Amino acid sequence: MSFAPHSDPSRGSERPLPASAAARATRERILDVAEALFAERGFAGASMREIAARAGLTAASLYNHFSGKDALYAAVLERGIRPLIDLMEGMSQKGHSPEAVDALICAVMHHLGRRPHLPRLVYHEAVAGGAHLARLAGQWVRPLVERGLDAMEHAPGSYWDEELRPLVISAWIHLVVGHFAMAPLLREVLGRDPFDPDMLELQTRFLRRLATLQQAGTDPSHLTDD
Amino acid sequence: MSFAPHSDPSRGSERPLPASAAARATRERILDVAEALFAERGFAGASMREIAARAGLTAASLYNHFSGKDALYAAVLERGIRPLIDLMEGMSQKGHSPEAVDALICAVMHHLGRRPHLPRLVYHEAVAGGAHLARLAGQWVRPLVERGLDAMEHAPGSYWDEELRPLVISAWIHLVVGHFAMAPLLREVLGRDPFDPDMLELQTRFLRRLATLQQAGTDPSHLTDD
Amino acid sequence: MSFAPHSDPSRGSERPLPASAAARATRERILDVAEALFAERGFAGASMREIAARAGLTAASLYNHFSGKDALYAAVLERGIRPLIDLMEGMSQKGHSPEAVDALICAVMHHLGRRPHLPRLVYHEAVAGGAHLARLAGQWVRPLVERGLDAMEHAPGSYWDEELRPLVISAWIHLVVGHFAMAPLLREVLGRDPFDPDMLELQTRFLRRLATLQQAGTDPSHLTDD
Amino acid sequence: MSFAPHSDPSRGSERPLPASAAARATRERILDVAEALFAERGFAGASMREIAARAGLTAASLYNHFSGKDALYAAVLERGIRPLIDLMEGMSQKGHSPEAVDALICAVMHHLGRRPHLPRLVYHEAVAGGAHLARLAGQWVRPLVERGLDAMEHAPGSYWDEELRPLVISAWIHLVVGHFAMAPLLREVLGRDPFDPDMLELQTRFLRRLATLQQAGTDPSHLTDD
DNA sequence: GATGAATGAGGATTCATTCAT
DNA sequence: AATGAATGAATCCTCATTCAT
Repeated sequence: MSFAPHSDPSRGSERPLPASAAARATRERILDVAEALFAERGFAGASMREIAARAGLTAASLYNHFSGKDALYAAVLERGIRPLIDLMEGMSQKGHSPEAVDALICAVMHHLGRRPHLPRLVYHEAVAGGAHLARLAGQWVRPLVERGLDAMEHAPGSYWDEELRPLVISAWIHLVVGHFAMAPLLREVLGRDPFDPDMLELQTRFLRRLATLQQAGTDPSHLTDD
Repeated sequence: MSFAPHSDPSRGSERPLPASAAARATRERILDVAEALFAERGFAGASMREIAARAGLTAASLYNHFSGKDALYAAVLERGIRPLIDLMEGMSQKGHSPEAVDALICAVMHHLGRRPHLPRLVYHEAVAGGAHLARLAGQWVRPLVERGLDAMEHAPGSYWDEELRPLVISAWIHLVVGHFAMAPLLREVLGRDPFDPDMLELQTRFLRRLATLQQAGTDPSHLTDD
Repeated sequence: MSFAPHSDPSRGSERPLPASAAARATRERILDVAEALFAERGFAGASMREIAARAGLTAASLYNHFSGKDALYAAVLERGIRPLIDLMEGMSQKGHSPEAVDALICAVMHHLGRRPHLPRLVYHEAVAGGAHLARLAGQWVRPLVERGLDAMEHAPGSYWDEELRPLVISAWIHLVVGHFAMAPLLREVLGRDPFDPDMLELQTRFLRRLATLQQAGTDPSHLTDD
Repeated sequence: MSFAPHSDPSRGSERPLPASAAARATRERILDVAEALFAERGFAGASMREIAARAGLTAASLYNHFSGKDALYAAVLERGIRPLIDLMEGMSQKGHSPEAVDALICAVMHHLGRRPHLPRLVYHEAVAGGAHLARLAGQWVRPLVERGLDAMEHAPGSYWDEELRPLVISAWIHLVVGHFAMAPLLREVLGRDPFDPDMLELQTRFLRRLATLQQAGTDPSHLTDD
């Protein structure tokens, strides 16, 4: 039930001090179970008591690490999304060549596949329009959109009209994140788990081919796969 | 295009006889506000009290119309999705010609645009993997997927490998439903409301062109819009 | 443990509608026990649970009658102090003759003797400087002070300098209300209960004599200051 | 005639050895803020955490100085009241002449004016009838009452019947301590702070004149009762 | 069909307190 | 002497639900 911490202690925005190693471990454990439960039930549906229980604590103890439910939720979001932001920032320096786009798709898919709860978390927030949506949008999604628009603008001869481009970006988000966020539904309908390495590889292939197809729209002379 | 009680008396799952007209009206009012609130806050976040209040009632009165929160939620889901099922069933008799697909896209977009809360409702359920997901998947999504696979199979020369096809269908769902479900996020990021007639028309245009593009993948000789 | 309701239904500021007789009775019962407990422990020390238990209810049921702890406290204060305000307003029309003052003392003492918790309630609030103090001061104490100053001003030849007069009023409040509010201390020290009819009569006698003494000061033939 | 324990080192109730100077300073700091907070909110309303915070400590650290909340409260009470006890004992050796009474009033007023929280503390305890009331009454108030009764008895021709005398003493307490204890209310009603030097001087003048007036009653030439 | 009153369960959070560090 | 982490009990309050009216 607990996924790899992936913590980046050099960036601890909440508790700057190193604290004890045990305390940091507890904190990560809380964040792990909270991420899972928030993803499963949404903010309102997840209870501090159950988060605590799953982390092997009492509800009261949570308050030694986070000042409240909201702060815990924010920390979960922060920890989950930060790597994506970093990913994108690193990417923006590598230009928008087809290879770079291809690499970005692979990297994002890989990251999301490793943190299975994050997409659902984001979707819960996105669908509900909760209090943290603004920050989520501003810090993560908007930069991504702008980068994407930039890339399309600088592409030699884009297939898409300028007014359609935002929707293209939006579509890419739906496709990339949605695949994981809707995992419960897809499991039910397709009978296969989107997190299965097979499915993961398949979806990656699908997305890359889609990217190819899109670029082919400009010059559709060479449609090849892998 | 008519949403009212679906005129199928043999299916009344909740209350056998609709009783008085006033009662039916109250019931619809409850369903309306419940749909909105469930979409906004998810199942756990929506309270019977607030639903009742928005419907001009007391919480106790809700129980004269629905046996409990779960039943109310089920009824909301049922009422919202039924027309989509009907839509698809009607469609299946018209073949899978590009024109038919085009018409389906238009029809679905139109329906979802009219019932703004439904997609978020579905997404909440899909992301959370709640108790009603199985029925939702079985009655609505699976038929849709099968129909889609069927169509792709019978297409002259499909661009997509057989193993990718389920993902293509899944992608279409992400694109079509996601546009509305993620409305809060899109509003935040794009600064425009997905339900605006302009945006609605734009997204429809985008999807149709995508369909064209996909088919063009087979024979990409004629990429035209509208 | 429960004292006479003394409720004045013609003035119900909280629940204008008559409600059921049983409901009104419950409400009064809650107010009775809340008055006692707030007096005993102060606002912070009294718990909703215990108030409910003493009233034969569950804590949740309290919220059917009062919107929260604050509202309950306010209602207790209102119900207890309203008669005093009325008393004073009635008094103000009878002039400030020694007989009137004498009657006022008797009436106030009688009322406070009947509602033994009220003075402690007021003292808790006055000493703590709580949120309701402003209203308490404005509605009850300030009018009383102004009436008193008025009376002293119109007295033929007052013994007290103008600047001392507010302190005289303040002193009267200390004496009248304090006798009851400090009941626990007095019981401990004097070994007698301030609410004993004997003590009550004694204190009344003391106060009346004090009033006489004060008015006798009007003829300051042999009084010196400093 | 001596009640107080008083300078009996064998009774060191809290901490046998004051330990380091720094520790003693911390202890005093804690007592200071605790006195203020207990006065402001009463025993139940004051939290260890906030006391600690105001003292620049963590709640856990309080337990290095006091064994618990009760002990802390007791220590605050003890520290505040001890000087009053001493004051009174010193007084008892100077007889009951009008000058002595006058000096006592001045001394007590001066002390209370210097320790603004003490009266409210005492009133909270007196009104609530808490666990420490007995000691407070026995050590401080009862001696005072007995001294007062003694004085009145030995006065040449007292104006007050024997049965009224306890109430006279009680009244004096109300007047002297109440002026400070009810500071929040008086501020609200009179618009002036009882601790202002002006007000302090005024109240002292008022009390001394009252004492004069009372002694003047000794010659009851024109005073009638009932 | 609507409602006010009642309730048990549970919500988040704070409490005083302990203990290893 | 100070503290961070942990906790059981208690805080106020909301929840969905029932039932007599």
